[in-house]
Amino acid sequence: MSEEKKSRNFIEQIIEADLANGMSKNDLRFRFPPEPNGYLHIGHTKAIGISFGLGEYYNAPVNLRFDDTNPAKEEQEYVDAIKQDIAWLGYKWDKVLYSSDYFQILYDWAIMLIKEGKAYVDSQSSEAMAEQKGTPTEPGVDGPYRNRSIEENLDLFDRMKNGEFDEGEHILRAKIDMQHVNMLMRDPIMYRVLKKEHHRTGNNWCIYPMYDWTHGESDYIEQISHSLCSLEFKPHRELYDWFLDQVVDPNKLRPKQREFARLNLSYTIMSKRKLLKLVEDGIVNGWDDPRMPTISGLRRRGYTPTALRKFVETVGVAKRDNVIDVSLLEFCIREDLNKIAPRVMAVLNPVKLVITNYPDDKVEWLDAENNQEDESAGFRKIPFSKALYIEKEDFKEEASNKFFRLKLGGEVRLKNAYIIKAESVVKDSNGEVTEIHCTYSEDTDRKVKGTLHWVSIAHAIKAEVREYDRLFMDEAPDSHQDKDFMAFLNPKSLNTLQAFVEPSLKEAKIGERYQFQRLGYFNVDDVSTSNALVFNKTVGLRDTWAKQKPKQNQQAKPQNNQPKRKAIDVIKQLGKKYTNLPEAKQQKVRAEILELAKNVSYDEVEPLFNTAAKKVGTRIAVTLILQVLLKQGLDKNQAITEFVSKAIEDKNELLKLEANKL
RNA sequence: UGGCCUAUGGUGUAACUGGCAACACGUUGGUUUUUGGUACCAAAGAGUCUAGGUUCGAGCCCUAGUGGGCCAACCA
Repeated sequence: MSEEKKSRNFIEQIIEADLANGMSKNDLRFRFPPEPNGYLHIGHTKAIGISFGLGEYYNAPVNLRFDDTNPAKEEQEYVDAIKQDIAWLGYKWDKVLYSSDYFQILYDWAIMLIKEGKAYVDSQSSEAMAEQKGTPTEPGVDGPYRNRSIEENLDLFDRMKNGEFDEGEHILRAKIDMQHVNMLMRDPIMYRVLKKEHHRTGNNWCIYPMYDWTHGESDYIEQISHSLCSLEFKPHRELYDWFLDQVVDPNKLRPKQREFARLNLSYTIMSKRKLLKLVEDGIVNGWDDPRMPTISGLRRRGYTPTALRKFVETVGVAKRDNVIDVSLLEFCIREDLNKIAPRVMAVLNPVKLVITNYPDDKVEWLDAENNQEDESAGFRKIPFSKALYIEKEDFKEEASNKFFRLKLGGEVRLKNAYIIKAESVVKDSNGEVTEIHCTYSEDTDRKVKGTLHWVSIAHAIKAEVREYDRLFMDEAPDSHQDKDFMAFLNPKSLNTLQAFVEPSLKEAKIGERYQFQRLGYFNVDDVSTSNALVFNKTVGLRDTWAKQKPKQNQQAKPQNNQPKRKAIDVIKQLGKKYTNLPEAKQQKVRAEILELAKNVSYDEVEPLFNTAAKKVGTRIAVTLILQVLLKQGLDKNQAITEFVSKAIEDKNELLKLEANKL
């Protein structure tokens, strides 16, 4: 495998190191372990991309494991949705597994731990146990049941399992160390009594294992080589390893947990709990509302698997907290859609345009290219007639010559059709333009500045178009400790329009994606029917005109015509690297510094006399500046003399050399 | 009065493991264009949180500090 030298992220480097240390490639195995308590969101896409991506790269199996140890929150609906989302993204899992598959062996191992004196039944209230647990800065203390006999523990645990106790009466905990610096190691709970029906095991069990006891052991059972999760699980790693120590057969593979930073997207939230609240409060219309950052929401919005995969690949993998700008996501979807989406014409905010010199009853069916990015896409026919709709925004009675669209007396091209000239307008009693009267010319070869999209009124189809804006007004809505994320909701995140689309869209099918020319990318929504078309706006086109517009009104921004950097700063920068450069370049830089030094004052250099001894480069630069300044007639004061004499005694030859010139 | 993680242009990620800080997005110009799209070209923008240290040489190693994050659910 001689790929191009792509830089590898730290997880890939760990795997490469393991392989180099003798791990067989055949032992590589990964897993994606969602809890089926909600829908997957774009943050999960990163986790999915990492584990499944590794699987694809190394041709290693990846299990889809549902971490279903809490029957109170989990449902089959979520299992199905999660499978659908991963499959839609185009990833293939090896096996679908469930933590609940391992309830029996986990139970057997728990008995073993009790017998070894490494687990015990605690019978206190959760409050009492919390109290004994201490805090991050204070150690915990042992509880009264910590030294129960093995026989008693066995008996109690058996009766817990048999349903003899109510929830909260007893729990099983590992016996580790109540004084441990890591709070997770202070006798963590392994089992609790939960008299709830489980979506898969029904009522077979009334004790359920906790996450920590389950996760590592499940990885071990499945022989997962690298168990990758997000950073907040880092403190769990110690416990993960402790539990593994209790059961691992040294002849079998021992899983490794490694953690990466989760994905955050600006202007949205990434917490299942909070997303659930948006759904439950009716802020959005379900988990797949096109404004939701869920995979199903993005799918319904018109995003493609290609774009999402490209996105998480571009975002990279590291260990520092991050907030990724939505503009990157938008770039990814535009990039994909630009290549694959057929172009069509639709008018969202119509104004009537009449071509006065076009015959009343004439209709021409003109050829229109489907996608200039894709030659195989071919052409379609679109009807042209005397009365058209164009966008209100595309006409102004008067405008500067930076306005490339239609204005009175001005000419513009109608896409796929003729060049027209605006002659007059008809207005209503409010002064609103209701009709624009134009003349057309059949000479289409001329160059005109603007091109407008349009539809023929007689042939256009009405369609509902839903435009979406960000759900939150704040860049990081859930990062404020004093304000609830709900306070940042954008009241105008949904805008519904009655639009007119060209007749070729009559047969548009649910999910199909189009570019409405000059407007953006749209797809056919799930609720759309051939009688009542509904489109979602996936994302707008890049719009450099929209960016300019506000500038015209606002007083010219204080353009960041940043002053040229001060000479001294440039010198400092050059100096820093000085000793590091090859000789030829050093000469060049030296000359540069000497030149720049002419614009430096003594007051600017003086503070640099204190530069740390180690920063030889900077001190050389200072020496060079002094050479220039002295030549310009600066008097040698005491500070200079001191600096120079120190420099002459320095062990760095270059510095000595320059200093001696003074 | 703790432990762990982390710190590189506006954002995200790199830097062949110590040798002239790169790529993508974004931004700004320009060329092309029957989409103010796309494509192409170019530019600006960080000297790597601070202070020391090791080294001929540090973004990378060491020490201390500072900032940010995580850790006290019978959640995962």
